[in-house]
Amino acid sequence: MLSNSSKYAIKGVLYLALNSNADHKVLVRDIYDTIHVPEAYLAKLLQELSRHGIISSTRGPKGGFYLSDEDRKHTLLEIVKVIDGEHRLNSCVMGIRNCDMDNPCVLHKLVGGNKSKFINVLESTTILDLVDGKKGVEEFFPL
Amino acid sequence: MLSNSSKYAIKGVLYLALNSNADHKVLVRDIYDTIHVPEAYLAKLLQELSRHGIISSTRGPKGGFYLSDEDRKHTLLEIVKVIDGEHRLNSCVMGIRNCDMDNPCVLHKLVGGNKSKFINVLESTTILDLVDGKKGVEEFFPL
DNA sequence: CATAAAAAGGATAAAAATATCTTTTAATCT
DNA sequence: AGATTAAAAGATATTTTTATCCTTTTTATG
Repeated sequence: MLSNSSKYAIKGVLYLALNSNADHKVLVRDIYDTIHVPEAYLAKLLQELSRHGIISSTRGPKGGFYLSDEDRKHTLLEIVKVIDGEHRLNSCVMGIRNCDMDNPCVLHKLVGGNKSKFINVLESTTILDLVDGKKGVEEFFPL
Repeated sequence: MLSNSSKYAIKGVLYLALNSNADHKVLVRDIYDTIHVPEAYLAKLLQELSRHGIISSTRGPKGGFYLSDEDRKHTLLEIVKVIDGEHRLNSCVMGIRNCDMDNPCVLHKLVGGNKSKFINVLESTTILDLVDGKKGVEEFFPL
Protein backbone atom coordinates (compact mmCIF):
# COMPACT_ATOMS: atom_id res chain seq x y z
CA MET A 1 0.00 0.00 0.00
CA LEU A 2 2.82 2.36 0.85
CA SER A 3 6.37 1.33 -0.02
CA ASN A 4 9.26 1.68 2.35
CA SER A 5 10.69 4.19 -0.05
CA SER A 6 7.63 6.39 0.34
CA LYS A 7 7.83 6.15 4.09
CA TYR A 8 11.49 7.10 3.98
CA ALA A 9 10.69 10.03 1.75
CA ILE A 10 7.95 11.26 4.06
CA LYS A 11 10.27 11.00 7.03
CA GLY A 12 12.91 12.96 5.19
CA VAL A 13 10.48 15.67 4.21
CA LEU A 14 9.20 15.89 7.76
CA TYR A 15 12.71 16.43 8.96
CA LEU A 16 13.15 19.18 6.41
CA ALA A 17 9.87 20.75 7.46
CA LEU A 18 11.06 20.96 11.04
CA ASN A 19 14.69 21.86 10.45
CA SER A 20 15.15 23.77 7.25
CA ASN A 21 14.21 26.85 5.30
CA ALA A 22 15.66 28.81 2.40
CA ASP A 23 18.30 30.29 4.69
CA HIS A 24 19.12 27.09 6.46
CA LYS A 25 19.73 24.15 4.22
CA VAL A 26 20.57 20.74 5.57
CA LEU A 27 22.81 17.92 4.43
CA VAL A 28 21.57 14.42 3.85
CA ARG A 29 24.03 13.40 6.52
CA ASP A 30 22.21 15.46 9.14
CA ILE A 31 18.85 13.99 8.23
CA TYR A 32 20.32 10.54 8.33
CA ASP A 33 21.62 11.07 11.85
CA THR A 34 18.11 11.68 13.10
CA ILE A 35 15.76 9.52 11.08
CA HIS A 36 18.02 6.54 10.45
CA VAL A 37 17.20 6.00 6.82
CA PRO A 38 20.23 4.75 4.84
CA GLU A 39 22.09 7.87 3.81
CA ALA A 40 22.73 7.19 0.13
CA TYR A 41 19.28 5.81 -0.36
CA LEU A 42 17.66 8.79 1.27
CA ALA A 43 19.73 11.05 -0.97
CA LYS A 44 18.27 9.33 -4.01
CA LEU A 45 14.74 9.78 -2.79
CA LEU A 46 15.26 13.45 -1.95
CA GLN A 47 16.85 14.03 -5.35
CA GLU A 48 13.76 12.55 -6.92
CA LEU A 49 11.48 14.79 -4.90
CA SER A 50 13.63 17.77 -5.73
CA ARG A 51 13.48 16.99 -9.43
CA HIS A 52 9.70 16.94 -9.18
CA GLY A 53 9.61 20.24 -7.37
CA ILE A 54 8.25 18.85 -4.11
CA ILE A 55 11.29 19.98 -2.16
CA SER A 56 14.18 22.34 -2.92
CA SER A 57 17.91 21.91 -3.08
CA THR A 58 21.07 23.71 -4.06
CA ARG A 59 24.46 22.28 -4.82
CA GLY A 60 27.82 23.37 -3.59
CA PRO A 61 29.04 24.88 -0.34
CA LYS A 62 26.23 26.06 1.92
CA GLY A 63 24.05 23.92 -0.22
CA GLY A 64 21.68 21.22 0.87
CA PHE A 65 18.04 20.31 0.87
CA TYR A 66 15.32 22.54 2.26
CA LEU A 67 11.66 23.40 2.06
CA SER A 68 10.50 26.73 0.76
CA ASP A 69 7.18 28.11 1.94
CA GLU A 70 5.70 26.93 -1.33
CA ASP A 71 7.09 23.45 -0.83
CA ARG A 72 5.25 23.15 2.44
CA LYS A 73 1.93 23.33 0.67
CA HIS A 74 2.50 19.99 -0.99
CA THR A 75 0.51 17.04 0.28
CA LEU A 76 1.70 13.67 1.47
CA LEU A 77 -0.04 12.14 -1.51
CA GLU A 78 2.19 14.09 -3.89
CA ILE A 79 5.24 12.65 -2.21
CA VAL A 80 3.87 9.15 -2.46
CA LYS A 81 2.98 9.58 -6.11
CA VAL A 82 6.48 10.70 -7.01
CA ILE A 83 8.11 7.79 -5.21
CA ASP A 84 5.67 4.96 -5.79
CA GLY A 85 3.97 6.16 -8.94
CA GLU A 86 0.26 6.57 -9.54
CA HIS A 87 -0.54 2.93 -10.00
CA ARG A 88 0.33 1.52 -6.62
CA LEU A 89 -2.31 3.50 -4.79
CA ASN A 90 -5.01 3.38 -7.43
CA SER A 91 -4.95 -0.31 -8.16
CA CYS A 92 -7.31 -2.73 -6.52
CA VAL A 93 -6.27 -3.74 -3.01
CA MET A 94 -6.45 -7.29 -4.21
CA GLY A 95 -4.67 -6.70 -7.48
CA ILE A 96 -7.67 -7.86 -9.44
CA ARG A 97 -7.81 -6.73 -13.01
CA ASN A 98 -10.65 -4.50 -14.13
CA CYS A 99 -11.62 -3.86 -10.57
CA ASP A 100 -11.96 -0.25 -9.53
CA MET A 101 -14.18 2.00 -7.47
CA ASP A 102 -16.91 1.86 -10.11
CA ASN A 103 -16.92 -1.90 -10.56
CA PRO A 104 -15.57 -3.22 -7.30
CA CYS A 105 -14.98 -6.85 -6.48
CA VAL A 106 -16.37 -8.24 -3.27
CA LEU A 107 -13.14 -7.84 -1.38
CA HIS A 108 -12.86 -4.32 -2.61
CA LYS A 109 -16.19 -3.46 -1.05
CA LEU A 110 -15.06 -5.06 2.16
CA VAL A 111 -11.76 -3.35 2.41
CA GLY A 112 -11.84 -0.55 -0.10
CA GLY A 113 -13.64 1.92 2.09
CA ASN A 114 -10.79 2.07 4.53
CA LYS A 115 -8.32 2.36 1.74
CA SER A 116 -10.07 5.36 0.25
CA LYS A 117 -10.03 7.04 3.63
CA PHE A 118 -6.33 6.39 3.89
CA ILE A 119 -5.78 8.03 0.54
CA ASN A 120 -8.00 10.92 1.52
CA VAL A 121 -5.83 11.53 4.55
CA LEU A 122 -2.72 11.57 2.41
CA GLU A 123 -4.39 13.85 -0.09
CA SER A 124 -5.74 16.39 2.35
CA THR A 125 -2.71 16.62 4.60
CA THR A 126 0.00 19.07 3.64
CA ILE A 127 3.49 19.12 5.06
CA LEU A 128 2.49 22.30 6.83
CA ASP A 129 -0.52 20.63 8.44
CA LEU A 130 1.64 17.90 9.85
CA VAL A 131 4.24 20.18 11.34
CA ASP A 132 1.87 22.81 12.59
CA GLY A 133 2.26 23.27 16.30
CA LYS A 134 5.10 20.76 16.59
CA LYS A 135 8.37 22.00 17.95
CA GLY A 136 10.79 19.10 17.72
CA VAL A 137 11.50 16.23 15.48
CA GLU A 138 11.23 13.93 18.50
CA GLU A 139 7.48 14.08 18.31
CA PHE A 140 7.67 12.39 14.96
CA PHE A 141 10.54 10.05 15.40
CA PRO A 142 10.52 8.56 18.85
CA LEU A 143 13.51 6.40 19.55
CA MET B 1 0.51 -3.68 4.06
CA LEU B 2 -0.66 -6.87 2.38
CA SER B 3 1.80 -8.80 0.25
CA ASN B 4 0.96 -10.16 -3.15
CA SER B 5 1.41 -13.59 -1.69
CA SER B 6 -1.33 -12.93 0.84
CA LYS B 7 -3.63 -11.66 -1.86
CA TYR B 8 -2.93 -14.76 -3.93
CA ALA B 9 -3.64 -16.94 -0.95
CA ILE B 10 -6.92 -15.21 -0.23
CA LYS B 11 -7.95 -15.58 -3.85
CA GLY B 12 -7.12 -19.26 -3.76
CA VAL B 13 -9.07 -19.81 -0.57
CA LEU B 14 -12.04 -17.94 -1.99
CA TYR B 15 -12.00 -20.23 -4.97
CA LEU B 16 -11.96 -23.22 -2.65
CA ALA B 17 -14.81 -21.76 -0.63
CA LEU B 18 -16.93 -21.51 -3.74
CA ASN B 19 -15.91 -24.70 -5.49
CA SER B 20 -14.87 -27.34 -3.02
CA ASN B 21 -15.92 -29.45 -0.06
CA ALA B 22 -14.77 -32.68 1.54
CA ASP B 23 -16.43 -34.67 -1.25
CA HIS B 24 -15.20 -32.49 -4.04
CA LYS B 25 -11.54 -31.63 -3.94
CA VAL B 26 -9.92 -29.45 -6.53
CA LEU B 27 -6.52 -29.42 -8.21
CA VAL B 28 -4.21 -26.45 -8.15
CA ARG B 29 -4.51 -26.52 -11.92
CA ASP B 30 -8.25 -25.82 -11.76
CA ILE B 31 -7.79 -22.90 -9.40
CA TYR B 32 -5.08 -21.52 -11.59
CA ASP B 33 -7.35 -21.58 -14.62
CA THR B 34 -9.79 -19.26 -12.90
CA ILE B 35 -7.83 -16.91 -10.71
CA HIS B 36 -4.68 -16.56 -12.80
CA VAL B 37 -2.17 -16.88 -10.04
CA PRO B 38 1.02 -18.70 -11.15
CA GLU B 39 0.31 -22.38 -10.65
CA ALA B 40 3.46 -23.54 -8.85
CA TYR B 41 3.51 -20.48 -6.67
CA LEU B 42 -0.11 -20.87 -5.69
CA ALA B 43 0.61 -24.53 -4.85
CA LYS B 44 3.28 -23.40 -2.41
CA LEU B 45 0.94 -20.95 -0.73
CA LEU B 46 -1.85 -23.49 -0.40
CA GLN B 47 0.56 -26.06 1.00
CA GLU B 48 1.56 -23.53 3.60
CA LEU B 49 -2.04 -22.87 4.54
CA SER B 50 -2.72 -26.58 4.64
CA ARG B 51 0.24 -27.17 6.92
CA HIS B 52 -1.17 -24.55 9.27
CA GLY B 53 -4.59 -26.12 9.23
CA ILE B 54 -6.34 -23.23 7.52
CA ILE B 55 -7.37 -25.35 4.56
CA SER B 56 -7.42 -29.11 3.93
CA SER B 57 -5.78 -31.35 1.39
CA THR B 58 -5.28 -34.98 0.54
CA ARG B 59 -2.68 -36.54 -1.72
CA GLY B 60 -3.02 -39.16 -4.35
CA PRO B 61 -5.70 -39.85 -6.93
CA LYS B 62 -8.97 -38.04 -6.23
CA GLY B 63 -6.97 -35.84 -3.94
CA GLY B 64 -6.64 -32.09 -3.97
CA PHE B 65 -7.33 -29.04 -1.85
CA TYR B 66 -10.65 -28.31 -0.21
CA LEU B 67 -12.32 -26.52 2.66
CA SER B 68 -14.04 -28.43 5.41
CA ASP B 69 -16.85 -26.78 7.31
CA GLU B 70 -14.38 -26.07 10.08
CA ASP B 71 -11.94 -24.48 7.66
CA ARG B 72 -14.59 -21.99 6.63
CA LYS B 73 -14.62 -20.50 10.10
CA HIS B 74 -11.11 -19.17 9.69
CA THR B 75 -10.69 -15.46 9.20
CA LEU B 76 -8.88 -13.57 6.51
CA LEU B 77 -6.46 -12.36 9.12
CA GLU B 78 -5.39 -15.92 9.86
CA ILE B 79 -4.55 -16.41 6.21
CA VAL B 80 -2.54 -13.23 6.13
CA LYS B 81 -0.67 -14.12 9.29
CA VAL B 82 0.38 -17.50 7.92
CA ILE B 83 1.62 -16.01 4.67
CA ASP B 84 3.05 -12.67 5.76
CA GLY B 85 3.81 -13.41 9.39
CA GLU B 86 2.67 -11.43 12.39
CA HIS B 87 5.07 -8.59 12.06
CA ARG B 88 4.03 -7.10 8.77
CA LEU B 89 0.59 -6.10 9.97
CA ASN B 90 1.50 -5.13 13.52
CA SER B 91 4.41 -2.89 12.79
CA CYS B 92 4.03 0.86 12.56
CA VAL B 93 2.64 2.08 9.25
CA MET B 94 5.69 4.24 8.99
CA GLY B 95 8.12 1.59 10.12
CA ILE B 96 9.15 3.70 13.07
CA ARG B 97 10.78 1.86 15.93
CA ASN B 98 9.14 1.86 19.31
CA CYS B 99 5.96 3.17 17.82
CA ASP B 100 2.80 1.25 18.49
CA MET B 101 -0.82 1.82 19.40
CA ASP B 102 0.11 2.83 22.93
CA ASN B 103 2.86 5.25 22.00
CA PRO B 104 1.96 6.37 18.51
CA CYS B 105 3.97 8.78 16.40
CA VAL B 106 2.22 11.67 14.71
CA LEU B 107 1.84 9.87 11.42
CA HIS B 108 0.46 6.90 13.22
CA LYS B 109 -2.31 8.99 14.69
CA LEU B 110 -3.02 10.41 11.29
CA VAL B 111 -3.15 7.17 9.42
CA GLY B 112 -3.26 4.45 12.02
CA GLY B 113 -6.98 4.62 12.58
CA ASN B 114 -7.71 3.49 9.08
CA LYS B 115 -5.13 0.79 9.34
CA SER B 116 -6.66 -0.62 12.48
CA LYS B 117 -10.04 -0.68 10.78
CA PHE B 118 -8.52 -2.55 7.89
CA ILE B 119 -7.12 -5.14 10.27
CA ASN B 120 -10.43 -5.32 12.08
CA VAL B 121 -12.14 -6.16 8.84
CA LEU B 122 -9.66 -8.93 8.15
CA GLU B 123 -10.03 -10.19 11.68
CA SER B 124 -13.79 -10.24 11.82
CA THR B 125 -14.43 -11.64 8.36
CA THR B 126 -14.47 -15.40 7.99
CA ILE B 127 -14.28 -17.25 4.72
CA LEU B 128 -17.90 -18.17 5.29
CA ASP B 129 -18.90 -14.53 5.69
CA LEU B 130 -17.33 -13.65 2.40
CA VAL B 131 -18.93 -16.39 0.41
CA ASP B 132 -22.31 -16.22 2.06
CA GLY B 133 -24.99 -15.62 -0.51
CA LYS B 134 -22.60 -15.67 -3.46
CA LYS B 135 -23.21 -18.20 -6.16
CA GLY B 136 -20.34 -17.90 -8.59
CA VAL B 137 -16.69 -17.18 -8.56
CA GLU B 138 -17.31 -14.39 -11.08
CA GLU B 139 -18.55 -12.11 -8.36
CA PHE B 140 -15.12 -12.23 -6.83
CA PHE B 141 -12.89 -12.36 -9.81
CA PRO B 142 -14.24 -10.13 -12.57
CA LEU B 143 -12.24 -10.40 -15.74
C1' DC C 1 1.07 -55.09 -5.55
C1' DA C 2 1.77 -51.96 -9.28
C1' DT C 3 0.65 -47.77 -11.00
C1' DA C 4 -0.82 -43.31 -11.47
C1' DA C 5 -2.41 -39.03 -9.30
C1' DA C 6 -1.60 -35.48 -6.45
C1' DA C 7 0.44 -32.78 -2.72
C1' DA C 8 4.92 -31.87 -0.28
C1' DG C 9 9.48 -30.47 -0.24
C1' DG C 10 13.90 -28.74 -1.81
C1' DA C 11 16.67 -26.25 -4.76
C1' DT C 12 17.08 -22.79 -7.99
C1' DA C 13 15.93 -18.71 -10.95
C1' DA C 14 14.08 -14.21 -12.10
C1' DA C 15 12.40 -9.82 -10.86
C1' DA C 16 11.67 -6.02 -7.90
C1' DA C 17 12.94 -3.33 -4.08
C1' DT C 18 16.46 -1.57 -1.44
C1' DA C 19 21.07 0.10 -0.78
C1' DT C 20 25.88 1.64 -1.97
C1' DC C 21 29.61 3.46 -4.62
C1' DT C 22 31.68 6.45 -8.14
C1' DT C 23 31.74 10.16 -11.21
C1' DT C 24 29.98 14.56 -12.71
C1' DT C 25 28.17 19.15 -12.22
C1' DA C 26 27.34 23.42 -9.89
C1' DA C 27 27.96 26.80 -6.32
C1' DT C 28 30.82 29.34 -3.09
C1' DC C 29 34.92 31.19 -1.19
C1' DT C 30 39.34 32.44 -1.25
C1' DA D 1 40.77 31.40 -11.81
C1' DG D 2 41.34 27.54 -8.70
C1' DA D 3 40.13 24.83 -4.80
C1' DT D 4 36.62 22.99 -2.29
C1' DT D 5 32.14 21.56 -1.03
C1' DA D 6 27.91 19.39 -1.77
C1' DA D 7 24.08 17.73 -4.57
C1' DA D 8 22.92 15.25 -9.04
C1' DA D 9 23.37 11.46 -11.76
C1' DG D 10 24.75 7.05 -13.12
C1' DA D 11 26.44 2.46 -12.41
C1' DT D 12 26.62 -1.42 -9.54
C1' DA D 13 25.59 -4.48 -5.56
C1' DT D 14 22.66 -6.72 -2.18
C1' DT D 15 18.44 -8.43 -0.34
C1' DT D 16 13.76 -9.72 -0.48
C1' DT D 17 9.93 -11.15 -2.88
C1' DT D 18 8.03 -13.66 -6.31
C1' DA D 19 8.10 -17.58 -9.32
C1' DT D 20 9.57 -22.08 -11.38
C1' DC D 21 11.32 -26.65 -11.65
C1' DC D 22 12.31 -31.12 -10.25
C1' DT D 23 12.28 -34.86 -7.05
C1' DT D 24 10.04 -37.35 -3.22
C1' DT D 25 6.24 -39.00 -0.56
C1' DT D 26 1.57 -40.30 0.05
C1' DT D 27 -2.65 -42.48 -1.26
C1' DA D 28 -6.46 -44.30 -3.98
C1' DT D 29 -7.57 -47.65 -7.32
C1' DG D 30 -7.25 -51.35 -10.73
